[in-house]
Amino acid sequence: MRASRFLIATLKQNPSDAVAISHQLMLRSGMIRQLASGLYTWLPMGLRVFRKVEAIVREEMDAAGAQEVLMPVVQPAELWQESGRWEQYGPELLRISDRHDNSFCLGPTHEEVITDLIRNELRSYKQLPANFYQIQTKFRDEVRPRFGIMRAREFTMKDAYSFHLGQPCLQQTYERMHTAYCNIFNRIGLDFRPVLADTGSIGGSSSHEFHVLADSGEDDIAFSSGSDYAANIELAEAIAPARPRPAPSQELSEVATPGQHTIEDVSKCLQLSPANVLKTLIVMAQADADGKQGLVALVLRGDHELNTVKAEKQPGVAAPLTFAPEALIKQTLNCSPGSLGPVGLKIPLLVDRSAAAEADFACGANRDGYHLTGVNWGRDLPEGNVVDLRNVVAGDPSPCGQGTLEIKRGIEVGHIFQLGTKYSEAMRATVLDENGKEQVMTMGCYGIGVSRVVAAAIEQNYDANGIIWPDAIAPFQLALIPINLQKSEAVKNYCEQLYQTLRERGVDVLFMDEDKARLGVMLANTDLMGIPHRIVIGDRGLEAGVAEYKGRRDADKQDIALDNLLDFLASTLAG
RNA sequence: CGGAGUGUAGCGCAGCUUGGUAGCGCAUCUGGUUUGGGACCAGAGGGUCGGGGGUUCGAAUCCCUCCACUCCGACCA
Repeated sequence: MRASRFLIATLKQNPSDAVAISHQLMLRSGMIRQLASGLYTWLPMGLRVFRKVEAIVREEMDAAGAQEVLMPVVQPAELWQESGRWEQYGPELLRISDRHDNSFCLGPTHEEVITDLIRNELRSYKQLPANFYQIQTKFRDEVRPRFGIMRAREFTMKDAYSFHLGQPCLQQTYERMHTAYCNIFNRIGLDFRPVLADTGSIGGSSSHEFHVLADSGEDDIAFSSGSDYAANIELAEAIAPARPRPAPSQELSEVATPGQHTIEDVSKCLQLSPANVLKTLIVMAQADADGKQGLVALVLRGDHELNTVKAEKQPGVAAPLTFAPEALIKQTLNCSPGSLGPVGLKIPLLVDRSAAAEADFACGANRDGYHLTGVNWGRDLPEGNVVDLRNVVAGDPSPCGQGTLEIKRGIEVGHIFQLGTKYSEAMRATVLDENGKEQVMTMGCYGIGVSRVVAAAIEQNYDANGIIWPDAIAPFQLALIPINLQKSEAVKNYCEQLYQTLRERGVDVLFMDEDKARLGVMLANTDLMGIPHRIVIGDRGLEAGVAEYKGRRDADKQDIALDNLLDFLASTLAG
C-alpha cells in the first residue's frame, strides 16, 4: 500500500476524552473515530487489524469443524419471549418496533435465533454433533460505555453454538473449542490464560473465560504457582486454613469503642491485627413462601473481602445479593452496622472458612459503641455454618492443592459455556434418537470479542511512542521509508523496485511515498501505528550499499547489506 | 440510575467572573527556504460559540430549558 493513497489519520495530540491506553492509541493512530457514545467507525488502518483477527478466528473455527452462518442483527421479540429472556434481560436489550408496531430487539447475542434455526433444520441424531458460528455485530445498550472499543455498545463478536445428544458429546466439543481458542490467541500473539469462570446470566454448568493479561484489565484472575490452575476471582475457591484453630486463651470481655465503626478504626483502637477482628455484613435473605424477606449475617475476617458471587449462591441468601438497608438493620437488630457481631445474633449466620479458624477474636457486641474481645467459636457462640464467602488474596494456598495463588488483571476476550438444555428445552429443539424418540439437544456456546481483541492487544503491547502490534495482526508488516524521495532518483528507483518486489512476495508493506513527508514525521507515524518492522532507504545508505532496519521493539537500528536485504526481510518477517 | 464535569475552527484550548468587532497552538491550503529523526518564513481559508427560548440597544459571556459527550460509582456477556 502506498501511504499517498491510504488514509493515515494520525493525531499529534491526545483527544481529551480518551482514558484507556488502547482508546487513546486507536484514536491517535487513526484506527477508529467515535460516532456517538459507544459507537465507533473503523478507519482503513483499524479495519486492516480487525480483518486479520477475524481471519485467524475464522480459520481456526473452520479447522475445529465449525460451520459459518450469518444471522440477522435484528431479532423478533417472539423468540425472546419464548426463551423467557424478553423479560429477564434488562435495559441492556435495545428494543425497537417496526412500522407495523411489531417488536424487535438488536441482538446482544444469538442463542434464540440459532436454536430456532436448528430446531427447524436438524431432525436426526445422525446430524449431531453440529457446531455453527458467525462473526457478527452485536448491540448491548451498556449503562456506561467506556474505554473506547473495549466496552462499546456496538461491537463484533464471533459466537458459536454447538448441539449434542448428551453431556459427553458436549464435553468433547467444549474441549475442542478450548483448544481452538488457545490456538487462536497463540496465533494472534497474546499473553493470555484460560480461567475457570462463573456462568453468569447465560446459565449452564462448566465455563472458561479467556483473559488477555494486562494491568488495565477489569477482572482479577487467580493463578496457582504450582500448577496450571487459574480461575476468575469470582470463582476461585478460598480453602480453609491448613493450621488448626488455636485453643481459646482469653476471656470474653466487652470493651467500649465509642465512634469506632470500621475495621481499621477498631483494630487500631484494640491494638489487634485486622485479621483478628471479624466483620459482620447483613444481607437480605431469600424470600419465603409468603414473599417475606428476613436477614442473613455474613461473617468474615476484617482483612478479607466479601465475594458477592459466592455469597449469593448460598442457600437462603437473596440473589442478586442485596445489602440490608441501615434502617432495617437498626430496627431488626437494635444496633448500627458498625457495632455488629455474630455473638447472640438472632438471624442465620454464614461464617467464612478463614473467620471460622480465628480464636480469641474481636467483633461487634451488637450494642452501639461496644466490641467484644477474646471471643471463641464453640465456647462463646455456636460454631457457625462454615462456607467459602471471600475473595482469595495473593499468597492463599491454591485450591488445586499445589502452590500458592497469585493475582493478575485480565481482559476477558473469550468465554466458553456448557449451556445444557436451557434454550433447547424452552424452545423445544429436539431430534429423534436411534430409538425414534424425541430428545432435547444439549448445547454449548462459545464467544470471542473480535473487536475487543484488537483493543486488548494494544493494552498489552505499547510504549511511549505508540502501539506495538504482534506481527500476526499488524495492519502492515513493514514500513518502507525513503529519505528525500522527491530529490533523489536513486532513492526513488530503489524504493519503487523494492516495493514492487515485496508486494509480489506477498509482504504487507506500507510505502511512505508522499513527496513532502519528512523523515521524522514518517518515523513518528509508523511507530505510533505500531508497524512491527521498518526499513529506511537514503542516499548515504545506498552509496554504502546498506539499508537501515529496525524492529518496533528493538532499541537500536541495524544496517543490512542491500544484497542481503530480501533474504533478511524474508527471515525476519517470517519469525 | 446517583455524584461530578465539559460543550467555542478538524484536534488541543483561552475568552465567560465584570455583556460591546471571536482568539491562540497544532492541522489544512498557497508561495518560498529547507530536508538523515514530529522544520522555518510569509500569506490564506475555515466558526449557526451544542440547540431552543428569555433579559438587554447589544449575549460565547447573564437567566430558563432541552440535548450531547466524558469521568467516578452502581451495573455487566
